Amino acid sequence: MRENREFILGQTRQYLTILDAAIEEFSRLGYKATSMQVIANRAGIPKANVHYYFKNKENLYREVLNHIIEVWNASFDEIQNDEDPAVALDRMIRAKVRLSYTHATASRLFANEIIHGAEHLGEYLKQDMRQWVRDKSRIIQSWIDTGKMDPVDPVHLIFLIWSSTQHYADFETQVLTILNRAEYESEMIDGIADFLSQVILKGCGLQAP
Amino acid sequence: MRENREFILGQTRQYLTILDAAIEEFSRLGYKATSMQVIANRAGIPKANVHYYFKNKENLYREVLNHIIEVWNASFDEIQNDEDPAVALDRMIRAKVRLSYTHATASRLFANEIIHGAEHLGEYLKQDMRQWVRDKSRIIQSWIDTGKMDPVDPVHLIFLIWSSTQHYADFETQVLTILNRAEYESEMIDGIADFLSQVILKGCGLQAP
DNA sequence: TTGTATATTGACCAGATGGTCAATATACCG
DNA sequence: CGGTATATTGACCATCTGGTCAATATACAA
Repeated sequence: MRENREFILGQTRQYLTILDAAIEEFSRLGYKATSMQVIANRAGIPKANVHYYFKNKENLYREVLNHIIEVWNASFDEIQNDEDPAVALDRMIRAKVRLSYTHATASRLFANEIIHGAEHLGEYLKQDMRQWVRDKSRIIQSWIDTGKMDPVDPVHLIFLIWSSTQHYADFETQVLTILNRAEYESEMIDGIADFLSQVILKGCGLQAP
Repeated sequence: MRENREFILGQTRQYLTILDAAIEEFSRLGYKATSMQVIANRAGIPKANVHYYFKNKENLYREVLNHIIEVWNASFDEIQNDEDPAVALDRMIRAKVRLSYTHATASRLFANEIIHGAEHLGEYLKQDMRQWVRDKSRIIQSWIDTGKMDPVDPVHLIFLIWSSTQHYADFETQVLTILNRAEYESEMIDGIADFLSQVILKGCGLQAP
């Protein structure tokens, strides 16, 4: 294409169609078990056309990961040093529960990548994550130092929030089977957020906001 | 074979060699992405010999799942109705943290299976799980009814314990990256158990035993 | 309309995949 | 020893895999 008419946020329409199809398919079975053919089928185009936009499978997968991280970061809430810890953590928990609900496939794709050793995740991304945890930990530690909450390991607290919220996206099948439901409903999601916020905050010596 | 000398707990030595190799390999990349050839290589035998013991890949995978569940169930702690909830939940959390440490590959294999929709998990197994959760929930509910702990949803409490403990096995790569460690050490595992027990118990209005 | 850059497509390739089979080797029993 | 049930093995097959390529179609600028 030689004009901008076809561009949406800097990328072709077709490019994004393929990316969407790839996210969906990679999240089902992970990188290796997903074939370029099924991605092409889902996108409704011949396989050779996928290779026209993405030079190979590895490249497509990395672009998928990057694309997801952008969405992820955009919806990530920041917590501030001078905030009330109960308010900040409550908001953080609720944001992650909703993210697991609205972006469940992305969550599963990521979970898959990490379970299998995060071989395709760039080193710089891992460093980003490390830095993110370090920043939040420092804020939590400051709350502890000023006696606003119990002395709990901040890093493990972050892990606890991550794991308990993501569980509902990654293990959706198991959760729905046990709850005997066909799918999540919005009110259930609120109930989950209420439960996690209540237990985790009280567990840190905080009162629900 | 026509004698029992080769039998170990009703199964051939070779049979178990293959099963071990299969557990290891399936846990790396999941069902579809794992080839019979790499399983054979790990077992140190030709691929055709694997097919002599297991009629096909699907069959081998199911046997692997069953084998894991047996080990799993064997090391599963029961909680009793008349127990002190703090003692019982503390023991449950510690048992699961240790299990995630000693049987990390099994945990990952299972996580993988569930993330991908639990297509290979038999219906009866899902029912078993449902019943297990129902039983434990009833005990937790009785603790709540007798005022021994806060009124929290028992099922979500079980999910919280599952997710937070399993996280350290399934997302090992991520956890170790963030903690800047090469591998888990036994004392770290105890620290994790202490943290989770402390926060979750307090979060339910219980005092650490 | 025509020329040219961009897109689309089916045919094709080498290698890997799950699975089969007949030939051979091994172990045990009489 | 010889006979027979059990194991082991390499060769083989149809199908699928990621990836390439030349032929064609489309869009647009002049």
